Amino acid sequence: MASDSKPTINDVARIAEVSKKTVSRVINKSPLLSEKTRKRVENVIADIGYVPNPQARALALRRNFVIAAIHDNPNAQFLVNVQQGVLDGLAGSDFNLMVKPVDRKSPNITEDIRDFLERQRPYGVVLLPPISENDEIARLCDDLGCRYVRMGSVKLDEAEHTVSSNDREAVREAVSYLIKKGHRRIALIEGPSGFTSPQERRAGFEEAMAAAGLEVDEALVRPGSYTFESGVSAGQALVELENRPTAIFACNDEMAIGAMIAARRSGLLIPEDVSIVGFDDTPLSSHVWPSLTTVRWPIVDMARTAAKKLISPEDAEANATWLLPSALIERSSVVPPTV
Amino acid sequence: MASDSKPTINDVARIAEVSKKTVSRVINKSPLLSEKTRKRVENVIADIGYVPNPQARALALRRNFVIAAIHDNPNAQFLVNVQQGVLDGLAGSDFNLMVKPVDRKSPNITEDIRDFLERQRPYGVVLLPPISENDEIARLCDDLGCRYVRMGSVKLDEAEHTVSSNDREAVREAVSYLIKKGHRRIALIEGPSGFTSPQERRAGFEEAMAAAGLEVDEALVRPGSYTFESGVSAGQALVELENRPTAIFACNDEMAIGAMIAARRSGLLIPEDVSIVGFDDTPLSSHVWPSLTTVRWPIVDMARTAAKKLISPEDAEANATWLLPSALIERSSVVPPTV
DNA sequence: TTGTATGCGTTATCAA
DNA sequence: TTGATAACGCATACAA
Repeated sequence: MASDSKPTINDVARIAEVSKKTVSRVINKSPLLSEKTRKRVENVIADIGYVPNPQARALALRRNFVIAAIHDNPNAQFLVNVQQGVLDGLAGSDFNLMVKPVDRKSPNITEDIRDFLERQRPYGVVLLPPISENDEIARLCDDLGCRYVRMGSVKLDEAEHTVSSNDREAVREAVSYLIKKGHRRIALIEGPSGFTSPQERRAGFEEAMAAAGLEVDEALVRPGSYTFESGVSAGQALVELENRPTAIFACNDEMAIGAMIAARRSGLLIPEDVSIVGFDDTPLSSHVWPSLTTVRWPIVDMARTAAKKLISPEDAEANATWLLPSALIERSSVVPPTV
Repeated sequence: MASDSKPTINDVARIAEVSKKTVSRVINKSPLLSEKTRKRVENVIADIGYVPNPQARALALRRNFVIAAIHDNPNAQFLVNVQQGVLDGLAGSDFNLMVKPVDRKSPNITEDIRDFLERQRPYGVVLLPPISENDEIARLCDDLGCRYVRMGSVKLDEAEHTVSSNDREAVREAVSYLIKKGHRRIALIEGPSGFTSPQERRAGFEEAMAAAGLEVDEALVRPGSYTFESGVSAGQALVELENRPTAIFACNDEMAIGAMIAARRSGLLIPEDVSIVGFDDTPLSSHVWPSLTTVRWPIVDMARTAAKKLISPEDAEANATWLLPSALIERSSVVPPTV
């Protein structure tokens, strides 16, 4: 019996009177083993409570059982959804999840990530938006021999390295829904510039308007930064307009709720005076009053798929599917215009 | 130059014409080394881009550079705050953060955690509430030789293994504040039973009432489960009372905001008709309208302290401090009663 | 100040 | 079907 430290493969081998390699074969379920020895070894393993040392395994196999999520995204619900999705995808495997936040504003983001990758050597990483849009970082992963999958709102890479939603189409659908309800003066609160998802969402907005033969009134397009506060400002500016919009599409839920608050502060009723649609389907959207009609972003599914791509590269199906569908969730923040 | 795999300590030793051990000394900043050899080795390291293999290090040192956060808490903002705090505490070290959610309702939670601990062998774990209150799991960590720190609302363990807030005192202060504003009929929306934090918060409520010579009216005490929905139900029940309260203290922000919504649905104005106080100081609390007066729970600080305890057991100061202060954040949801 | 030999716990090679 | 022996890449004890 070992003194006080954990039993090792040697202990098992000695007690079972076989070689280390045979024990190793049992652990790794090698097919070429007599049933008798297997049983004997398995009994010893159970007896002394042997568990293979993961660090030694990692060294010998030259691979870790760690998947890392790298992000520069401050949104809590988004992060937790991604984590849940990745863990779902990892369930049943030996892999675990590591989280690595990086500072978007830092000039040496790339060096920071390189450091992390070299120091930790995860088996694979999933890159969360918006940092997933950074090609340099994807190349870095490649150079370091680290598998990666990029999450985004468009196809950012080869199918093997991509999971994405189709934000443009989803927004087109949402805005068409507003138009079908009778809205003509529809405002847009944009996301931060420089990233893909806001661009795609704006494009979807424009496509829906164009398809209905409606002009996009630039006075009704306001900048935003995906934050609640920016939604308040944009919303306030919009409702103070002489010819104010009858509906607002905000590029995410936080801003939509900000706009809701701003409208109410100005004495407007929602949805009677202004209809509002968001994007994300965060829990918050069903918690506000009135509950928010929004686009469900399939973030958990995306993350699950990403994880599966990383750990089972032989799974052709997982590697082929890179697009996950969005859906419009109808709640109570939209009614036909009353004016 | 190595073929295509990463350079190892052997490559460095060969090129620098020293022994492996000397390279090892350079890496680990051993003081007994001639400046000349150190420089030479450092140059080679920089030249060929050598980075020590973390798995080999882990094996030789018999310790991983991984800290795990184990939780059964579904609240996104809470989780992200803890993660941020832990990462803060880990900053500058070689440690990284792994996340391990477990299913509270699962009967074999202990086995699940044991599996994780044995398979991953993290250097240490921080146990998040409410699972941190489970003594069996703390003992399990001990048995497996894994350092641990438990986060909670009271001192759950020896100082070395604890970081905690003082919920009771914080709530006492918050409710005293309501009393000082002139409120007498103060309602309480409780948290889920069976956990410590709701118990402590309720105790704080009762202490404040008692200190002011006020009776606790059981009709004004409503159960809740820390969810938005439970806040709505409780709030609704309270405002429909014939003799409704002039103020509500909810054991967390989500329920406070639920109660706010419920009150408004019943046509009441906030804070004019009902003052509301929450607990947590989530971002949400400053985003609702009116903004929510609440108790700031020092969760980031707690997590940072927990991480420091884990990775620097020699740091006497970190190990001694186990209590982090809360603070009342005054916003707009409280005014003196108008009735 | 530096080097040699050995250990850490596993898997891989190749022969038996 | 099994086993002896050598990796894997780094650290430590003990010499020199």
